[in-house]
Amino acid sequence: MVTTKTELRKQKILDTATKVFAQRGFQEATITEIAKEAKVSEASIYEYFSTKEGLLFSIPARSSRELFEVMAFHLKLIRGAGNKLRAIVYLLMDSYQNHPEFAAVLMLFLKHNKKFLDTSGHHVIKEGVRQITRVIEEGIESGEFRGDLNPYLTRAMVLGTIEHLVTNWVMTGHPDSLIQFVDPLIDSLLAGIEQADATTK
Amino acid sequence: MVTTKTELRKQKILDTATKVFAQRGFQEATITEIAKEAKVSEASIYEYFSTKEGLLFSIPARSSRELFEVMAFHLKLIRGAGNKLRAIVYLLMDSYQNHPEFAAVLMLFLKHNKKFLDTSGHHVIKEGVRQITRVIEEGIESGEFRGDLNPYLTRAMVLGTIEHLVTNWVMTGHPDSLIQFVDPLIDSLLAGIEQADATTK
Amino acid sequence: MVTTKTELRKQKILDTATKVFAQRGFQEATITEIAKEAKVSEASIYEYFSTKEGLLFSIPARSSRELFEVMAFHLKLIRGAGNKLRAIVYLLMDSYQNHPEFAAVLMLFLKHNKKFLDTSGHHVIKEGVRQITRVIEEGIESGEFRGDLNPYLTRAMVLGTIEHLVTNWVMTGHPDSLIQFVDPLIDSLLAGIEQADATTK
Amino acid sequence: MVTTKTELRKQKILDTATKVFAQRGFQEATITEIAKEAKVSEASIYEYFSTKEGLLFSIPARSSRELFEVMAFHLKLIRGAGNKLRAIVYLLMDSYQNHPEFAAVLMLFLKHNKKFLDTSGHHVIKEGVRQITRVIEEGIESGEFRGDLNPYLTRAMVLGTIEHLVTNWVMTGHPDSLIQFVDPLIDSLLAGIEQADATTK
DNA sequence: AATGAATGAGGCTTCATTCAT
DNA sequence: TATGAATGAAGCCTCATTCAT
Repeated sequence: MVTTKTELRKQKILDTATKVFAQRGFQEATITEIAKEAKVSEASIYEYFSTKEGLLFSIPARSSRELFEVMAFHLKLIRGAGNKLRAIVYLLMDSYQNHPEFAAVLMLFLKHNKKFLDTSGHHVIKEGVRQITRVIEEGIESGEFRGDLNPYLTRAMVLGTIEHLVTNWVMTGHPDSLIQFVDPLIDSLLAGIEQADATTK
Repeated sequence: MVTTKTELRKQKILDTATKVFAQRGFQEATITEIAKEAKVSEASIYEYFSTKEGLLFSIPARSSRELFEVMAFHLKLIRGAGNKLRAIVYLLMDSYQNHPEFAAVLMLFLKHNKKFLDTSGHHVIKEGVRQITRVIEEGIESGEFRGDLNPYLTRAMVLGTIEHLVTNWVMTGHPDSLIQFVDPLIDSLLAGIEQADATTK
Repeated sequence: MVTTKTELRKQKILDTATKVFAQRGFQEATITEIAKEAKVSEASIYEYFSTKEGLLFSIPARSSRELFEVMAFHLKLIRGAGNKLRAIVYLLMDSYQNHPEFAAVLMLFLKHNKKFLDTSGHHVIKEGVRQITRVIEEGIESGEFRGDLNPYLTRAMVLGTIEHLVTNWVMTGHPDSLIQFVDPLIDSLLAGIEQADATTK
Repeated sequence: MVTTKTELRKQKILDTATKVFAQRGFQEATITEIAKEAKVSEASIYEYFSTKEGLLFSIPARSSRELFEVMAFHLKLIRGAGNKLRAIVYLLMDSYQNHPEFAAVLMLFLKHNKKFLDTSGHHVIKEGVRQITRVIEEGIESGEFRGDLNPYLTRAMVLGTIEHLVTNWVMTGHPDSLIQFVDPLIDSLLAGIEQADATTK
């Protein structure tokens, strides 16, 4: 992990942008504002990022990659699709909880943005999401999950619920903990998708 | 249902705005464009709506009220929390499927907008969502649903999954049917939240 | 003095306009505002006045004519240019004091407006001002005033001082009486400000 | 007197604005027009001035400060309140005569503008006017002026007359000299307009 | 004679972005 | 590489004014 001076400047800009976007909204935030807060000239921002939107789209790449690397690592250690799913939910919720500004940018300005779909930042996320799909498919194949499950739909349940909870959480100024939802959420999810006669985790 | 000339004009503007916002995005769309498409002067738009954002926020009021009225009507006719939940999911998905542009505006530009929260349009939606909560609480009280369910979390599962599916659907240009997901979705949901020994719906 | 219904409407509009212009400023005031306050439709205002500026320019005609008629009447009764000048100053100040909103419109929006110069309303004022010039010229001819006086300049002193005082008065929300200045003002005008026995300037 | 490039640009804009406002009127003038004439982009104007009205209000600061500095300097050199008053009148009239466009902006668009009162530009003027008051008070104290003079009223006579003359001058396209009025004006102010031996009213 | 509803016309203002240094 | 200064481009919005009723 080489961190040249340049690399540090870039990351400083990204972090500041995350913060400013989260606080003020993407449209409402201005480059001037970000530059001032990051103690960098406006022109410097354009040294690193092609446009304001490009800056926004660059925000998730790094944290997402790191998150999904950790996720991949954990999934290797865990046995059982149910347990893996619990780990996934936990890791995601924990990550959002610890990076509320990043969560806000992701939930409020990136998901729902069609242009983001064609972005390398989105590619990283898609890759990560594939891990979830794979766990679900494994669960179905192994018989741990119901055989008639639609993997896409099941993943939608997992991600949709998380997104809904996190979005509410960031929009209301995150008054209470996200983590508290992990266990009951997993319970409901698994009860719904596991084989009725499964001996369970 | 009195529909004065004025009322018709207003609705025409709302419908056009929905369409233009859905196609071009809120920021990208211009008042000029909407005015031209609605065959109305720009100034006329401002006769009815105070600002471009005000116009956006006025879009859901009517359709949402109608949808939730229909929902309330149906829920009265149906017995059983599980069956009611199926009706809810069906009505929502069916409505989005039949009004893809409205669905797009709602999913991409309204939910996730903090300012929308203070809006009368959002109030209508909040009222409607309360119906869902009530059904879940009824199910828990009647013993049809598991007693340890968290109603907020359960509602988050229902709405989150729907939102996720609909958002994907509008962002990808809605290639296939939404309705197809209703039954498997309800199956998974109910299997997860119903009492294990419930004799079923 | 025929006052048809129409004439009453017109006067109502003029009075309301005077009030609104005085309170909010000419540019800041809107026709809508005046119409609402006068309990008249916007279109009705345009029945009587060609434009917003035309409305403004129509304000002084009547009151000015009345004021200068009174002035002419009084001047006939009074002997001596000095006494006449006192009457003039008194009448003007008294009139402004009793019609502060009219005074505001006159001082803030009419004088200093080049377009107003070509107006019949301004014509009335010009006629009235001529009376003042005539009194000054009479005073010079009769030997009551200094023979080397420049009548234009002298009139400028009288009017300029009054305008300055009234302008200050309307701009500060007219806290105190205008009339108090009449006597000292006349004294200074007639006698000058230096000590009679001063050996020099 | 440091004059950076930026400072020059700013002054260029102010000078152009003065000219354009004087020729076309404040409302009638457009930012586009000023920008074009000053060979500067519209956006550049907003780099230096927050709003069109802010631009207007910024016009008098510098020239007024300079004028009042010169005035203060002269007043120190001159003995006698009467002579000082003559100097004041001369300096003001001379300054307006030499800067007719500035005079127009000041007389037609700034004095009489309530919002201008809260401005730093107006503050400078208020400070300057205080010098005049002081001279009058000195004259009274020293016995050179009548002991019963009201200083505020006397100042109003001086300023009011000047303002009236200058306003007329700018509104009529300044056909003739302003300076010609200085001596007779001062004479009348100091000596009054009645014959010294008049038997009086 | 009176009006409510509709609009034409255009100005101010804002930023993302660039460029000369 | 870094920046302060400059601007191009365009959109929102406001009203005075008109017109059909």
